[in-house]
Parts: sequence; structure tokens; C-alpha cells
Amino acid sequence: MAPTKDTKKRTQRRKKDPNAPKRALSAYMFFANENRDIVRSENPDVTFGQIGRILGERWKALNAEDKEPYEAKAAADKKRYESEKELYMATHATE
DNA sequence: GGCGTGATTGTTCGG
DNA sequence: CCGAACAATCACGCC
Repeated sequence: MAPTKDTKKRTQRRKKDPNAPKRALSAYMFFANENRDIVRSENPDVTFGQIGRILGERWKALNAEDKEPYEAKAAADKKRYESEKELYMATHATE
């Protein structure tokens, strides 16, 4: 099932690990990186109120092929985190 | 062997 | 400064 949105208000940002590898970014993050300047450039009138909403709308508006670069980076970033987590695990184990 | 959980990531915007 | 919608994530630990 979904991560029970009820669990609690997200963005709790609580630390629990010594070196906290901080997982990785998300496709949205990479996509947003390119959209923030694009969408906002095409919608200089819309503010977070709209942009934020619009951003997400068109994010999905793209096709798997469009998200390709975003998903690709997402996976790439994940590997990034994977390395830190690996070390984090090592440090955690061998300590 | 399958499940749920939490933590996190980045943008925009404003008071 | 931080949070809040917007979305994805997905590794982690556990019985």
C-alpha cells in the first residue's frame, strides 16, 4: 500500500543515523531543475501557488521518454547515495 | 518471501 | 529561514 500518508506529516526530517547517507534525489528533482527555469520562464505570472501545481502537472505530462533524462539522473543520483550509504554501512559495522 | 516505514530530495513563493 | 504543495524514491529493517 501507499506509504500511508496518514503516518504523519512528511518533511519531518529527523536524523537517526550517525553519518546519515541521506538517500538520493528524485526524478522530480532533476526535472524540476530544468523546469523551474523553463516553466517559470513561460509562466512569469504564475507563482508557487500555480507553478508548484503546474510543475507537477506537466511533470507527469511528459512521457516515459521525456522523463528519461530525469529518471536517468535519478538512478544516477541514487548510485551516488548508494556509495555514501555503503560507506555509512561500513563505518556503522566496523566501528 | 513479502511488507510497510520512514527518511530524503529539489523547485517555487512569501512574511 | 522554513514550510507547504508537487512528485518520486527506494533502501532499510523486520517477522
